[in-house]
Amino acid sequence: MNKKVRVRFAPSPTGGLHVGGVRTVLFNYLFAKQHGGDFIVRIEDTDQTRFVEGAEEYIFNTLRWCGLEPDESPLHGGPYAPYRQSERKASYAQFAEQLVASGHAYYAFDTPQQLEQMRIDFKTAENPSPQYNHHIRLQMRNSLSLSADEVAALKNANTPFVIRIKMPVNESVSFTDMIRGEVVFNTSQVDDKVLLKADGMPTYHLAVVVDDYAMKISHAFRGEEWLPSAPVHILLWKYLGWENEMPQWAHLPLILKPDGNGKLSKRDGDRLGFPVFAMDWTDAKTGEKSLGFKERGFLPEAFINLLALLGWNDGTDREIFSLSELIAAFSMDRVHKGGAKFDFEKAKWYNQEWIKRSTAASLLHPVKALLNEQLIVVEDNSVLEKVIDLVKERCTLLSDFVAQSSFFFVAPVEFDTASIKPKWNDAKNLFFIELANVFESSIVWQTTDLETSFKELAAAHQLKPGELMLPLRIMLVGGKFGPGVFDIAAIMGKKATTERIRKVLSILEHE
RNA sequence: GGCCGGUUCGUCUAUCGGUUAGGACAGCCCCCUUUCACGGGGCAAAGACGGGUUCGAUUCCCGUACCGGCUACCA
Repeated sequence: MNKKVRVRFAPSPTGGLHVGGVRTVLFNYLFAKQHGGDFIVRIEDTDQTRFVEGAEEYIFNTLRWCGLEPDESPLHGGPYAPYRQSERKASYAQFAEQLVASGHAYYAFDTPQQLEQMRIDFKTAENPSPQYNHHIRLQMRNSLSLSADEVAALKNANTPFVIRIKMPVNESVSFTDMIRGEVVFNTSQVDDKVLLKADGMPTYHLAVVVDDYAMKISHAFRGEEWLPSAPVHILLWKYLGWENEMPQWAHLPLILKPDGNGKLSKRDGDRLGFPVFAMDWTDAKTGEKSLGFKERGFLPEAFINLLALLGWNDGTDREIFSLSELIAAFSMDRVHKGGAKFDFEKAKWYNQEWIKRSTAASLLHPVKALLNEQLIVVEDNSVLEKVIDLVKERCTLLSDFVAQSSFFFVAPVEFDTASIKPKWNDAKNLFFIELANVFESSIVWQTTDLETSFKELAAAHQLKPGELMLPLRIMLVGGKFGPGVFDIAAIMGKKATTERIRKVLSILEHE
Protein backbone atom coordinates (compact mmCIF):
# COMPACT_ATOMS: atom_id res chain seq x y z
CA MET A 1 0.00 0.00 0.00
CA ASN A 2 1.47 3.24 -1.15
CA LYS A 3 -0.10 6.17 0.54
CA LYS A 4 0.26 9.61 -0.93
CA VAL A 5 3.29 11.55 0.22
CA ARG A 6 2.21 14.37 2.48
CA VAL A 7 4.76 16.31 4.48
CA ARG A 8 4.27 19.24 6.77
CA PHE A 9 6.25 22.10 8.10
CA ALA A 10 4.92 23.10 11.48
CA PRO A 11 6.51 26.34 12.66
CA SER A 12 5.52 28.06 15.85
CA PRO A 13 4.97 31.78 15.38
CA THR A 14 7.45 32.71 18.05
CA GLY A 15 10.06 34.46 16.00
CA GLY A 16 11.68 34.81 12.63
CA LEU A 17 12.58 31.95 10.34
CA HIS A 18 16.27 31.25 10.57
CA VAL A 19 18.53 29.20 8.33
CA GLY A 20 17.91 25.96 10.20
CA GLY A 21 14.17 26.43 9.90
CA VAL A 22 14.31 27.21 6.22
CA ARG A 23 16.47 24.20 5.56
CA THR A 24 13.93 21.99 7.32
CA VAL A 25 11.19 23.48 5.14
CA LEU A 26 13.32 23.01 2.07
CA PHE A 27 13.96 19.32 2.73
CA ASN A 28 10.28 18.82 3.43
CA TYR A 29 9.40 20.56 0.21
CA LEU A 30 11.98 18.74 -1.91
CA PHE A 31 10.87 15.38 -0.65
CA ALA A 32 7.20 16.15 -1.21
CA LYS A 33 7.67 17.52 -4.70
CA GLN A 34 10.01 14.74 -5.68
CA HIS A 35 7.31 12.24 -4.89
CA GLY A 36 4.51 14.27 -6.39
CA GLY A 37 3.14 14.80 -2.92
CA ASP A 38 1.70 17.67 -0.91
CA PHE A 39 3.59 20.23 1.10
CA ILE A 40 1.56 21.42 4.06
CA VAL A 41 2.24 24.27 6.43
CA ARG A 42 0.55 24.08 9.78
CA ILE A 43 0.98 26.79 12.37
CA GLU A 44 1.74 25.52 15.86
CA ASP A 45 0.50 28.51 17.78
CA THR A 46 -0.02 26.69 21.03
CA ASP A 47 2.24 28.74 23.17
CA GLN A 48 0.50 31.93 24.15
CA THR A 49 3.41 33.18 26.19
CA ARG A 50 5.79 33.29 23.28
CA PHE A 51 3.50 34.10 20.41
CA VAL A 52 4.92 37.05 18.51
CA GLU A 53 2.75 39.43 16.52
CA GLY A 54 3.42 39.33 12.80
CA ALA A 55 5.38 36.10 12.94
CA GLU A 56 2.91 34.04 10.96
CA GLU A 57 2.79 36.57 8.16
CA TYR A 58 6.56 36.63 8.21
CA ILE A 59 6.70 32.86 7.77
CA PHE A 60 4.57 32.99 4.65
CA ASN A 61 6.48 35.93 3.22
CA THR A 62 9.66 33.98 3.65
CA LEU A 63 8.24 30.89 2.01
CA ARG A 64 7.05 33.00 -0.91
CA TRP A 65 10.45 34.63 -1.32
CA CYS A 66 12.12 31.24 -1.30
CA GLY A 67 9.68 29.88 -3.84
CA LEU A 68 8.41 27.21 -1.45
CA GLU A 69 4.68 27.73 -1.75
CA PRO A 70 2.60 25.32 0.33
CA ASP A 71 -0.21 23.28 -1.16
CA GLU A 72 -2.19 23.58 2.06
CA SER A 73 -1.89 26.13 4.86
CA PRO A 74 -3.96 28.67 6.78
CA LEU A 75 -3.35 31.01 3.84
CA HIS A 76 -3.89 28.60 0.99
CA GLY A 77 -6.67 26.58 2.52
CA GLY A 78 -7.05 22.85 2.00
CA PRO A 79 -9.16 19.82 2.84
CA TYR A 80 -7.90 19.49 6.42
CA ALA A 81 -8.56 23.01 7.66
CA PRO A 82 -8.08 24.62 10.05
CA TYR A 83 -4.31 24.66 9.82
CA ARG A 84 -3.76 26.60 13.02
CA GLN A 85 -3.52 24.67 16.21
CA SER A 86 -5.27 27.39 18.15
CA GLU A 87 -8.30 26.76 15.96
CA ARG A 88 -8.20 23.02 16.55
CA LYS A 89 -8.14 23.28 20.30
CA ALA A 90 -11.26 21.23 20.93
CA SER A 91 -9.93 17.99 19.54
CA TYR A 92 -6.80 17.78 21.64
CA ALA A 93 -8.45 17.59 25.04
CA GLN A 94 -10.66 14.79 23.79
CA PHE A 95 -7.68 12.67 22.79
CA ALA A 96 -5.88 13.45 26.02
CA GLU A 97 -8.95 12.28 27.94
CA GLN A 98 -9.06 9.16 25.80
CA LEU A 99 -5.50 8.39 26.87
CA VAL A 100 -6.42 8.88 30.51
CA ALA A 101 -9.36 6.53 30.09
CA SER A 102 -7.18 3.87 28.51
CA GLY A 103 -4.61 4.16 31.29
CA HIS A 104 -1.84 5.65 29.21
CA ALA A 105 -2.06 9.09 30.74
CA TYR A 106 -3.11 10.69 33.99
CA TYR A 107 -4.19 13.95 35.57
CA ALA A 108 -1.53 15.84 37.48
CA PHE A 109 -2.44 18.61 39.89
CA ASP A 110 1.03 19.69 40.90
CA THR A 111 1.51 23.42 41.04
CA PRO A 112 4.54 25.04 39.44
CA GLN A 113 5.90 25.57 42.95
CA GLN A 114 5.48 21.90 43.77
CA LEU A 115 7.27 20.92 40.59
CA GLU A 116 10.09 23.25 41.40
CA GLN A 117 10.28 21.82 44.91
CA MET A 118 10.40 18.30 43.50
CA ARG A 119 13.36 19.22 41.33
CA ILE A 120 15.15 20.59 44.33
CA ASP A 121 14.28 17.67 46.58
CA PHE A 122 15.35 14.97 44.16
CA LYS A 123 18.37 16.72 42.80
CA THR A 124 21.62 14.88 43.47
CA ALA A 125 25.12 14.95 42.11
CA GLU A 126 24.35 11.94 39.93
CA ASN A 127 20.99 13.29 38.88
CA PRO A 128 21.18 17.06 38.44
CA SER A 129 17.87 17.32 36.65
CA PRO A 130 15.31 14.90 38.09
CA GLN A 131 12.41 14.02 35.83
CA TYR A 132 8.75 13.56 36.49
CA ASN A 133 8.85 9.81 35.79
CA HIS A 134 7.92 6.40 37.13
CA HIS A 135 10.33 6.80 40.07
CA ILE A 136 8.59 9.76 41.56
CA ARG A 137 5.16 10.03 40.07
CA LEU A 138 3.53 8.26 42.98
CA GLN A 139 4.96 10.88 45.30
CA MET A 140 3.32 13.69 43.34
CA ARG A 141 -0.27 14.91 43.29
CA ASN A 142 -1.87 13.09 40.39
CA SER A 143 -4.59 10.62 39.55
CA LEU A 144 -2.13 7.77 40.05
CA SER A 145 -1.26 8.68 43.62
CA LEU A 146 -4.60 10.11 44.65
CA SER A 147 -7.82 8.19 45.18
CA ALA A 148 -10.63 8.46 42.66
CA ASP A 149 -12.63 10.53 45.15
CA GLU A 150 -9.80 12.94 45.71
CA VAL A 151 -9.33 13.35 42.00
CA ALA A 152 -13.04 13.95 41.51
CA ALA A 153 -13.06 16.51 44.30
CA LEU A 154 -10.09 18.37 42.86
CA LYS A 155 -11.69 18.46 39.44
CA ASN A 156 -15.00 19.62 40.89
CA ALA A 157 -13.18 22.42 42.64
CA ASN A 158 -11.76 23.47 39.27
CA THR A 159 -8.23 22.81 40.40
CA PRO A 160 -5.90 23.42 37.50
CA PHE A 161 -4.45 20.22 36.12
CA VAL A 162 -2.40 18.91 33.26
CA ILE A 163 -2.51 15.55 31.57
CA ARG A 164 0.74 13.63 31.48
CA ILE A 165 1.65 10.55 29.52
CA LYS A 166 2.31 7.51 31.69
CA MET A 167 5.57 6.18 30.30
CA PRO A 168 5.89 2.42 30.72
CA VAL A 169 8.76 1.00 32.73
CA ASN A 170 11.66 -0.62 30.96
CA GLU A 171 10.14 -1.11 27.57
CA SER A 172 11.98 -0.70 24.36
CA VAL A 173 10.70 1.72 21.76
CA SER A 174 12.36 1.68 18.40
CA PHE A 175 11.78 3.18 15.00
CA THR A 176 13.58 3.52 11.72
CA ASP A 177 14.75 7.02 11.03
CA MET A 178 15.10 7.80 7.32
CA ILE A 179 18.49 9.36 8.01
CA ARG A 180 19.80 7.52 11.03
CA GLY A 181 18.40 4.06 10.60
CA GLU A 182 17.27 2.05 13.62
CA VAL A 183 17.02 4.15 16.79
CA VAL A 184 16.17 2.50 20.10
CA PHE A 185 15.05 4.05 23.39
CA ASN A 186 14.31 2.60 26.77
CA THR A 187 11.06 4.03 28.12
CA SER A 188 12.42 4.18 31.65
CA GLN A 189 14.71 6.96 30.52
CA VAL A 190 11.88 9.12 29.26
CA ASP A 191 9.83 11.29 31.60
CA ASP A 192 6.07 11.66 31.80
CA LYS A 193 5.71 14.54 29.39
CA VAL A 194 2.85 16.95 29.74
CA LEU A 195 0.38 16.37 26.92
CA LEU A 196 -2.32 18.86 27.75
CA LYS A 197 -1.53 22.06 29.57
CA ALA A 198 -3.63 23.61 32.32
CA ASP A 199 -5.01 26.13 29.83
CA GLY A 200 -6.39 23.29 27.74
CA MET A 201 -3.87 23.74 24.98
CA PRO A 202 -1.81 20.76 23.90
CA THR A 203 1.93 20.67 24.12
CA TYR A 204 3.85 20.00 20.94
CA HIS A 205 3.96 16.31 21.81
CA LEU A 206 0.22 15.78 21.68
CA ALA A 207 -0.47 18.29 18.95
CA VAL A 208 2.05 16.95 16.51
CA VAL A 209 0.64 13.45 16.74
CA VAL A 210 -3.02 14.42 16.62
CA ASP A 211 -2.51 16.83 13.74
CA ASP A 212 -0.23 14.59 11.75
CA TYR A 213 -2.84 11.88 12.04
CA ALA A 214 -5.70 14.21 11.15
CA MET A 215 -3.85 15.58 8.16
CA LYS A 216 -2.66 12.20 6.96
CA ILE A 217 1.00 13.13 7.10
CA SER A 218 3.13 10.39 5.60
CA HIS A 219 6.65 11.64 6.38
CA ALA A 220 7.69 13.79 9.31
CA PHE A 221 10.88 15.84 9.03
CA ARG A 222 12.25 17.85 11.90
CA GLY A 223 15.48 18.92 13.54
CA GLU A 224 17.69 16.53 15.42
CA GLU A 225 16.84 18.27 18.67
CA TRP A 226 13.55 16.38 18.57
CA LEU A 227 15.12 12.97 18.60
CA PRO A 228 14.97 12.52 22.39
CA SER A 229 11.21 13.06 22.42
CA ALA A 230 10.55 10.73 19.51
CA PRO A 231 9.66 7.79 21.80
CA VAL A 232 6.87 9.86 23.36
CA HIS A 233 5.41 10.48 19.93
CA ILE A 234 5.80 6.88 18.83
CA LEU A 235 4.00 5.69 21.94
CA LEU A 236 1.25 8.24 21.41
CA TRP A 237 0.62 6.94 17.91
CA LYS A 238 0.40 3.49 19.40
CA TYR A 239 -1.79 4.38 22.40
CA LEU A 240 -4.19 6.34 20.24
CA GLY A 241 -4.56 3.26 18.08
CA TRP A 242 -3.05 4.79 14.98
CA GLU A 243 0.14 2.81 14.80
CA ASN A 244 -0.45 1.77 11.22
CA GLU A 245 -0.88 5.37 10.12
CA MET A 246 2.30 6.60 11.73
CA PRO A 247 4.50 8.65 9.42
CA GLN A 248 8.07 7.80 8.68
CA TRP A 249 10.49 9.93 10.64
CA ALA A 250 13.54 11.86 9.60
CA HIS A 251 15.61 13.86 12.06
CA LEU A 252 17.70 16.41 10.22
CA PRO A 253 21.20 17.37 11.36
CA LEU A 254 21.65 20.73 13.03
CA ILE A 255 23.26 23.84 11.60
CA LEU A 256 26.05 24.85 13.92
CA LYS A 257 27.71 28.16 14.67
CA PRO A 258 30.84 28.89 12.58
CA ASP A 259 33.16 29.32 15.51
CA GLY A 260 33.12 27.19 18.59
CA ASN A 261 30.30 24.72 18.89
CA GLY A 262 26.59 24.58 19.33
CA LYS A 263 23.45 25.37 17.42
CA LEU A 264 23.52 28.48 15.28
CA SER A 265 21.54 31.22 17.00
CA LYS A 266 20.58 34.72 16.01
CA ARG A 267 23.09 36.00 18.54
CA ASP A 268 25.88 34.44 16.48
CA GLY A 269 24.78 36.42 13.45
CA ASP A 270 24.88 39.70 15.35
CA ARG A 271 28.19 38.79 16.87
CA LEU A 272 29.86 37.63 13.66
CA GLY A 273 28.20 40.07 11.30
CA PHE A 274 26.04 37.92 9.06
CA PRO A 275 22.33 37.21 8.83
CA VAL A 276 20.78 34.08 10.30
CA PHE A 277 17.19 34.95 9.39
CA ALA A 278 15.83 34.54 5.89
CA MET A 279 14.37 38.03 5.88
CA ASP A 280 14.63 41.03 8.17
CA TRP A 281 12.95 40.20 11.41
CA THR A 282 11.83 42.66 14.04
CA ASP A 283 10.70 41.19 17.30
CA ALA A 284 7.53 43.12 18.08
CA LYS A 285 7.99 42.58 21.80
CA THR A 286 11.61 43.53 22.23
CA GLY A 287 11.90 45.78 19.19
CA GLU A 288 15.07 43.91 18.39
CA LYS A 289 15.96 43.90 14.70
CA SER A 290 17.77 41.12 12.91
CA LEU A 291 19.16 41.33 9.43
CA GLY A 292 17.85 38.94 6.79
CA PHE A 293 19.56 37.22 3.88
CA LYS A 294 17.14 38.88 1.51
CA GLU A 295 17.90 42.38 2.71
CA ARG A 296 21.59 41.65 2.90
CA GLY A 297 21.50 41.14 -0.84
CA PHE A 298 21.01 37.44 -1.36
CA LEU A 299 19.14 35.97 -4.27
CA PRO A 300 16.53 33.42 -3.15
CA GLU A 301 18.04 30.89 -5.57
CA ALA A 302 21.39 31.24 -3.85
CA PHE A 303 19.86 31.04 -0.39
CA ILE A 304 18.03 27.84 -1.25
CA ASN A 305 21.08 26.42 -2.96
CA LEU A 306 23.47 27.02 -0.09
CA LEU A 307 21.03 25.64 2.45
CA ALA A 308 20.45 22.48 0.46
CA LEU A 309 24.17 21.80 0.21
CA LEU A 310 24.58 22.19 3.96
CA GLY A 311 24.08 18.59 4.93
CA TRP A 312 23.32 17.14 1.56
CA ASN A 313 25.05 16.62 -1.79
CA ASP A 314 24.35 14.56 -4.86
CA GLY A 315 27.55 12.55 -4.64
CA THR A 316 29.31 14.46 -7.39
CA ASP A 317 31.32 17.68 -7.31
CA ARG A 318 28.34 19.68 -8.41
CA GLU A 319 27.41 22.50 -6.09
CA ILE A 320 25.07 24.73 -8.05
CA PHE A 321 21.44 23.63 -8.16
CA SER A 322 18.23 25.45 -8.90
CA LEU A 323 15.13 24.52 -6.95
CA SER A 324 13.81 22.33 -9.74
CA GLU A 325 17.21 20.68 -10.10
CA LEU A 326 17.22 20.05 -6.37
CA ILE A 327 13.84 18.40 -6.60
CA ALA A 328 15.18 16.08 -9.26
CA ALA A 329 18.49 15.31 -7.55
CA PHE A 330 17.47 15.21 -3.90
CA SER A 331 17.55 11.98 -1.99
CA MET A 332 17.05 11.32 1.68
CA ASP A 333 19.76 8.73 1.94
CA ARG A 334 22.38 11.30 1.01
CA VAL A 335 21.43 13.59 3.88
CA HIS A 336 24.15 13.70 6.50
CA LYS A 337 23.86 12.58 10.05
CA GLY A 338 26.27 15.12 11.49
CA GLY A 339 25.68 18.82 11.96
CA ALA A 340 27.32 21.37 9.70
CA LYS A 341 28.96 24.61 10.70
CA PHE A 342 27.62 27.60 8.86
CA ASP A 343 30.20 29.41 6.72
CA PHE A 344 29.21 32.88 5.56
CA GLU A 345 32.09 33.12 3.09
CA LYS A 346 30.83 30.09 1.27
CA ALA A 347 27.31 31.48 1.44
CA LYS A 348 28.48 34.60 -0.34
CA TRP A 349 30.18 32.49 -2.96
CA TYR A 350 26.88 30.82 -3.79
CA ASN A 351 25.28 34.21 -4.19
CA GLN A 352 28.05 35.41 -6.48
CA GLU A 353 27.61 32.33 -8.61
CA TRP A 354 23.89 32.98 -8.87
CA ILE A 355 24.38 36.62 -9.75
CA LYS A 356 26.78 35.60 -12.50
CA ARG A 357 24.22 33.15 -13.82
CA SER A 358 21.32 35.58 -13.66
CA THR A 359 20.28 37.58 -16.69
CA ALA A 360 20.39 41.35 -16.58
CA ALA A 361 16.64 41.34 -17.09
CA SER A 362 16.02 39.29 -13.96
CA LEU A 363 18.38 41.45 -11.93
CA LEU A 364 16.87 44.68 -13.20
CA HIS A 365 14.12 45.13 -10.64
CA PRO A 366 16.04 44.39 -7.47
CA VAL A 367 18.98 46.50 -8.61
CA LYS A 368 16.75 49.36 -9.64
CA ALA A 369 15.04 49.27 -6.27
CA LEU A 370 18.41 49.40 -4.56
CA LEU A 371 19.45 52.40 -6.65
CA ASN A 372 16.17 54.11 -5.93
CA GLU A 373 16.86 53.77 -2.25
CA GLN A 374 19.98 55.81 -2.89
CA LEU A 375 17.82 58.36 -4.72
CA ILE A 376 19.30 57.35 -8.04
CA VAL A 377 16.66 57.39 -10.72
CA VAL A 378 17.10 55.16 -13.73
CA GLU A 379 15.19 56.47 -16.68
CA ASP A 380 16.15 53.90 -19.27
CA ASN A 381 15.94 50.27 -18.23
CA SER A 382 17.96 49.13 -21.22
CA VAL A 383 20.89 51.24 -20.04
CA LEU A 384 20.69 49.67 -16.60
CA GLU A 385 20.61 46.22 -18.16
CA LYS A 386 23.81 47.00 -20.05
CA VAL A 387 25.37 48.23 -16.84
CA ILE A 388 24.29 45.12 -14.96
CA ASP A 389 25.85 42.87 -17.55
CA LEU A 390 29.04 44.85 -17.35
CA VAL A 391 29.41 44.85 -13.57
CA LYS A 392 27.63 41.75 -12.34
CA GLU A 393 30.71 39.57 -12.20
CA ARG A 394 32.19 41.85 -9.59
CA CYS A 395 29.18 41.71 -7.30
CA THR A 396 28.84 39.08 -4.60
CA LEU A 397 25.81 40.65 -2.97
CA LEU A 398 22.98 42.53 -4.65
CA SER A 399 23.93 45.57 -2.61
CA ASP A 400 27.30 45.65 -4.37
CA PHE A 401 25.48 46.82 -7.47
CA VAL A 402 25.00 50.20 -5.87
CA ALA A 403 28.71 50.97 -5.65
CA GLN A 404 29.41 49.26 -8.94
CA SER A 405 26.80 51.01 -11.01
CA SER A 406 25.67 54.28 -9.42
CA PHE A 407 28.46 56.27 -11.12
CA PHE A 408 26.87 55.47 -14.45
CA PHE A 409 23.87 57.52 -13.48
CA VAL A 410 25.17 60.08 -11.04
CA ALA A 411 28.51 61.87 -11.03
CA PRO A 412 30.71 60.83 -8.14
CA VAL A 413 30.74 63.16 -5.17
CA GLU A 414 34.32 62.36 -4.28
CA PHE A 415 37.14 61.81 -6.73
CA ASP A 416 40.23 59.97 -5.65
CA THR A 417 42.50 62.76 -6.86
CA ALA A 418 45.15 61.69 -4.37
CA SER A 419 45.87 58.76 -6.68
CA ILE A 420 46.32 61.06 -9.65
CA LYS A 421 48.34 63.91 -8.21
CA PRO A 422 51.72 62.29 -7.54
CA LYS A 423 52.29 61.73 -11.26
CA TRP A 424 50.29 64.65 -12.54
CA ASN A 425 51.95 67.27 -14.76
CA ASP A 426 51.22 69.89 -17.39
CA ALA A 427 51.61 67.49 -20.26
CA LYS A 428 48.88 65.26 -18.87
CA ASN A 429 46.71 68.22 -18.08
CA LEU A 430 47.00 69.34 -21.68
CA PHE A 431 46.23 65.87 -22.93
CA PHE A 432 43.02 65.65 -20.98
CA ILE A 433 41.89 69.13 -21.99
CA GLU A 434 42.23 68.02 -25.55
CA LEU A 435 40.73 64.61 -24.89
CA ALA A 436 37.57 66.25 -23.67
CA ASN A 437 37.45 68.27 -26.86
CA VAL A 438 38.10 65.26 -29.06
CA PHE A 439 35.41 63.25 -27.30
CA GLU A 440 33.00 66.11 -27.48
CA SER A 441 33.36 66.43 -31.21
CA SER A 442 33.45 62.72 -32.00
CA ILE A 443 30.68 61.40 -34.16
CA VAL A 444 30.74 57.72 -33.18
CA TRP A 445 30.50 56.69 -29.54
CA GLN A 446 31.54 53.06 -29.27
CA THR A 447 34.00 51.38 -26.92
CA THR A 448 36.59 50.60 -29.58
CA ASP A 449 36.41 54.01 -31.24
CA LEU A 450 36.86 55.75 -27.92
CA GLU A 451 39.85 53.61 -27.12
CA THR A 452 41.37 54.28 -30.55
CA SER A 453 41.02 58.02 -30.38
CA PHE A 454 42.34 57.99 -26.83
CA LYS A 455 45.45 56.09 -27.88
CA GLU A 456 46.01 58.18 -30.98
CA LEU A 457 45.84 61.34 -28.94
CA ALA A 458 48.24 59.88 -26.38
CA ALA A 459 50.67 59.06 -29.17
CA ALA A 460 50.38 62.57 -30.55
CA HIS A 461 51.25 63.91 -27.10
CA GLN A 462 54.06 61.37 -26.75
CA LEU A 463 52.49 59.99 -23.58
CA LYS A 464 52.10 56.36 -22.61
CA PRO A 465 48.43 55.33 -22.63
CA GLY A 466 49.02 53.30 -19.50
CA GLU A 467 49.83 56.38 -17.48
CA LEU A 468 46.65 58.04 -18.61
CA MET A 469 44.25 55.20 -17.98
CA LEU A 470 44.13 55.56 -14.21
CA PRO A 471 43.45 59.31 -14.27
CA LEU A 472 40.71 58.78 -16.82
CA ARG A 473 39.17 56.06 -14.70
CA ILE A 474 39.15 58.22 -11.64
CA MET A 475 37.61 61.07 -13.61
CA LEU A 476 34.74 58.87 -14.76
CA VAL A 477 34.27 56.54 -11.81
CA GLY A 478 35.68 58.46 -8.90
CA GLY A 479 37.91 55.61 -7.73
CA LYS A 480 40.07 52.70 -8.71
CA PHE A 481 37.40 50.16 -9.52
CA GLY A 482 34.86 49.16 -12.10
CA PRO A 483 34.86 47.66 -15.58
CA GLY A 484 36.95 48.80 -18.55
CA VAL A 485 37.06 52.60 -18.81
CA PHE A 486 36.01 52.74 -22.43
CA ASP A 487 33.07 50.46 -21.78
CA ILE A 488 32.06 52.83 -19.05
CA ALA A 489 32.43 55.89 -21.24
CA ALA A 490 30.49 54.20 -24.03
CA ILE A 491 27.50 53.59 -21.77
CA MET A 492 27.77 56.83 -19.87
CA GLY A 493 27.56 58.88 -23.03
CA LYS A 494 29.37 61.85 -24.47
CA LYS A 495 27.96 64.51 -22.23
CA ALA A 496 28.71 62.88 -18.89
CA THR A 497 32.12 61.74 -20.03
CA THR A 498 33.37 65.12 -21.12
CA GLU A 499 31.78 66.85 -18.14
CA ARG A 500 33.52 64.59 -15.67
CA ILE A 501 36.89 64.93 -17.37
CA ARG A 502 36.61 68.69 -17.18
CA LYS A 503 35.31 68.66 -13.66
CA VAL A 504 38.26 66.70 -12.30
CA LEU A 505 40.62 68.85 -14.34
CA SER A 506 39.32 71.89 -12.57
CA ILE A 507 39.53 70.18 -9.20
CA LEU A 508 43.17 69.33 -9.87
CA GLU A 509 43.86 72.89 -10.84
CA HIS A 510 42.43 74.34 -7.66
CA GLU A 511 43.83 71.88 -5.19
C1' G B 1 24.84 13.18 35.86
C1' G B 2 21.45 10.28 32.46
C1' C B 3 19.70 9.25 27.54
C1' C B 4 20.32 9.88 22.34
C1' G B 5 23.24 11.43 18.21
C1' G B 6 27.78 12.68 15.78
C1' U B 7 33.42 12.58 14.44
C1' U B 8 37.80 12.96 6.71
C1' C B 9 41.97 19.39 5.13
C1' G B 10 40.44 25.85 9.06
C1' U B 11 35.07 25.18 6.84
C1' C B 12 31.31 22.34 3.57
C1' U B 13 32.18 17.65 1.74
C1' A B 14 33.55 12.92 -2.00
C1' U B 15 35.03 7.88 -0.95
C1' C B 16 29.50 2.40 -1.04
C1' G B 17 37.64 -2.63 1.92
C1' G B 18 42.59 -1.81 -2.34
C1' U B 19 42.80 5.85 -4.40
C1' U B 20 49.36 9.64 -5.03
C1' A B 21 42.32 10.20 0.06
C1' G B 22 39.10 13.97 -4.79
C1' G B 23 36.30 18.77 -5.16
C1' A B 24 34.58 23.58 -3.29
C1' C B 25 35.06 28.02 0.14
C1' A B 26 38.74 30.62 2.76
C1' G B 27 44.48 31.37 2.65
C1' C B 28 49.15 31.90 -0.17
C1' C B 29 51.82 32.23 -5.12
C1' C B 30 51.81 32.90 -10.53
C1' C B 31 49.36 34.21 -15.29
C1' C B 32 45.60 37.36 -17.62
C1' U B 33 44.26 42.56 -16.72
C1' U B 34 48.13 49.64 -16.94
C1' U B 35 41.81 49.78 -11.93
C1' C B 36 38.68 46.34 -9.23
C1' A B 37 36.86 41.88 -10.46
C1' C B 38 36.00 37.43 -13.64
C1' G B 39 38.91 33.63 -15.60
C1' G B 40 43.26 30.15 -15.90
C1' G B 41 47.36 27.66 -13.38
C1' G B 42 49.81 26.25 -8.85
C1' C B 43 51.03 25.64 -3.35
C1' A B 44 49.61 24.35 1.47
C1' A B 45 45.96 21.59 4.17
C1' A B 46 42.46 15.80 6.65
C1' G B 47 40.87 10.11 8.12
C1' A B 48 40.28 11.85 16.89
C1' C B 49 42.74 7.69 19.65
C1' G B 50 43.28 2.37 20.94
C1' G B 51 41.97 -2.40 19.93
C1' G B 52 40.03 -6.02 16.81
C1' U B 53 37.96 -8.49 11.75
C1' U B 54 40.68 -8.92 7.01
C1' C B 55 45.82 -10.49 2.52
C1' G B 56 44.40 -5.28 3.01
C1' A B 57 41.02 -0.62 6.63
C1' U B 58 39.04 6.33 6.25
C1' U B 59 35.41 2.55 5.09
C1' C B 60 33.05 -3.10 9.20
C1' C B 61 32.91 -4.21 14.89
C1' C B 62 34.19 -2.85 20.08
C1' G B 63 36.16 0.55 23.53
C1' U B 64 38.03 5.49 24.77
C1' A B 65 38.21 10.61 23.91
C1' C B 66 36.01 14.82 22.16
C1' C B 67 31.75 17.59 20.28
C1' G B 68 26.52 18.27 20.02
C1' G B 69 21.24 17.62 21.27
C1' C B 70 17.62 16.62 25.02
C1' U B 71 16.66 16.35 30.14
C1' A B 72 10.01 22.94 30.90
C1' C B 73 2.55 23.30 31.62
C1' C B 74 9.03 25.99 24.83
C1' A B 75 9.01 24.42 20.45
